[in-house]
Amino acid sequence: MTKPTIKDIAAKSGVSIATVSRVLGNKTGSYSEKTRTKILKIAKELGYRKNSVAVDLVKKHSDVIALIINATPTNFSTQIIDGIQQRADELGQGVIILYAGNRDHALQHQAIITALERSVTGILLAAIEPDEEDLTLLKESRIPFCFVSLYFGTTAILAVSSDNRELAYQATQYLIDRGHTRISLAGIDGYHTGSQRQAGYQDAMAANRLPAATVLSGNYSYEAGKKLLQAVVDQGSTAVIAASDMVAAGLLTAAHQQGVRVPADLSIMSIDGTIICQITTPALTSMTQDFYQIGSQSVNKVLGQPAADFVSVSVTERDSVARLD
Amino acid sequence: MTKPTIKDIAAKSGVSIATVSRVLGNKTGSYSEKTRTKILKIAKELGYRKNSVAVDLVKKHSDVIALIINATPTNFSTQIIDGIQQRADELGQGVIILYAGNRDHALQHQAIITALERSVTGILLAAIEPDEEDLTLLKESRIPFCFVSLYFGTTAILAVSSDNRELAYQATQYLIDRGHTRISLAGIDGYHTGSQRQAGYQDAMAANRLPAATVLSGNYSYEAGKKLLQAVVDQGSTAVIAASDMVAAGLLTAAHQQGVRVPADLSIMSIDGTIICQITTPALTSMTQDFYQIGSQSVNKVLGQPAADFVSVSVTERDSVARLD
DNA sequence: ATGAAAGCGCTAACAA
DNA sequence: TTGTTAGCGCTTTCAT
Repeated sequence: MTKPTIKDIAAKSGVSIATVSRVLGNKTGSYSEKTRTKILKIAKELGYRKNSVAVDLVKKHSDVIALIINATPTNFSTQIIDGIQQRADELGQGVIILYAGNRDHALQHQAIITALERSVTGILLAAIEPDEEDLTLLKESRIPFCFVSLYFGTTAILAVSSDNRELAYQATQYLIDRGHTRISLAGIDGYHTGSQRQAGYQDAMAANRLPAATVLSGNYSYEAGKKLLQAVVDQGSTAVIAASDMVAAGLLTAAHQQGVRVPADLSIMSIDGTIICQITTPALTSMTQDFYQIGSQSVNKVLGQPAADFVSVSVTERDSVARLD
Repeated sequence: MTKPTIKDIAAKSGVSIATVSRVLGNKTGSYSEKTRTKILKIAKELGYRKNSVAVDLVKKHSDVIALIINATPTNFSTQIIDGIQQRADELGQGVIILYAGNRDHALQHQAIITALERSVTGILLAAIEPDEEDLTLLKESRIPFCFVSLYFGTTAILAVSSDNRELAYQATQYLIDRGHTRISLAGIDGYHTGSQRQAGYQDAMAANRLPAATVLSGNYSYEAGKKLLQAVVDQGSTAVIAASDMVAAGLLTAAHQQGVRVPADLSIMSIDGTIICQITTPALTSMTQDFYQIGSQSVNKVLGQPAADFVSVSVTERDSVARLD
């Protein structure tokens, strides 16, 4: 037997499909209690299930927001997703997640197109650095989109994130306040987030009349961290700001292997503050981002509700930063 | 201006919508090169984008598979998703991910319904323990579904996973081969995966004429691990098998805090083998699962292609297990 | 190679 | 309160 439709229900209950549609769609007041009961009963008997595709077509819109993510942010994506899902639910929207691989541009592009073709209410892009083509595609669609955990330096493009410049500034100042003067920054790339953090770091150093070290670039990964420890040591720093928890973890692993004691020989300040910080030995002191808030605010924003541009960060003291006196 | 449709293209190019549809759908041989060029040009000018919702409605099916995940498997989900995405792509299927929260039954149920209503090609459920209602729902739909990283002990329900009994057996035997006789098992629950692992552990102990300890149950999380260390110590064990990398990490943190040396005082054998194992100090020896394979095989299976039921595991030696001599 | 027309499953006027 | 009807944007016979 084929999947039952409202037509089948209508036939079996002797009413028109319009009436069935009304009952199933809860158009209160437009049907009698008697027909309602009858229709619901028959629908259940038949194992009826609404065809959302047909509904979306006629309504010309979905009550679904699309979230595009990539592999990189493994650690924090759960919190972002939680925030998004929760808030979307409150606002009566479903969420479908589209996976863009490991910063794979083809997949990323494909994901955007998929979202566009499905007439979603809005598109959220988590930790995605779009290329020009993607951005044009997005702008030309009539669908609102919002970047999550990424800020373009302009309010022309909707986005919700931590204030990366401020975040890095605070991290640097925190280290300086504890007596560090030679501080490295490791693991960031040259895109928006990376260059904002670089600016914050450099500004803080300058404000304290300290020389900024050459930024050690990387892709926010564990491997990048491992690879960069030597460079940090070579810079003669007593402290390093890691671009992410994963970079911090990599730095730490390499430090263990090379006999560099943390924090006695080298202090590490991580950025993100996910559970990774608790797992390592020593636990990692971090600039902690509020990913849940970032997620839920971005839903507000993409749906046109009042929302914050920046979500506040805070330092979480653990055991990877030493006081130099 | 409203979103352009094939009707607009047809009007502007002086052909019928049928022809436009043929060109856009690549129905080779059913149109002349000349019209093709013209239509493509106009489509581009208009910024035309196909309405997949309409296509799905008329074709009555989606070329999309739905993947339902929950928050728990944060660490390994990326690999599973990679495997799924990759294989689905090869088979011409898109993937949409539906998030079921943290083992949130309402959300889980909702996710299944969403998938069902969108006439997807197949449904994949990653590390989801369904309740009776969910299972009935799934069975009554005509949509193929497959559990990922979960095995029911029967081939009646499609599933791809590691052989959990065998995995736990090997973990136990590995420890026994290194001289351990008092071994704990910590962090599993009583559902399918948990009880299969428990059986493997108990069988291995019995086969070696060793007494199995009472299983220390938990929910596979970092917190569970932290909480269970004391119990492991109380059991007087020299080794513990952790239900997951996160449990192992929790055990390790608590061990550090309580002055229990790993592996000198206590050996830890983890299950999963994700990057978490490399991050901790000492690095965690693990039973490593091939999550990528689990993902890609599950796509094969749900699409009716030949596929494995079980994907092989292997032990990855790191630094958390001591040899007792 | 192209067009006319039917219809996918549903909602939303408009009538009655 | 209910039925009739006209689509939503597209694909697919069936003609031509």
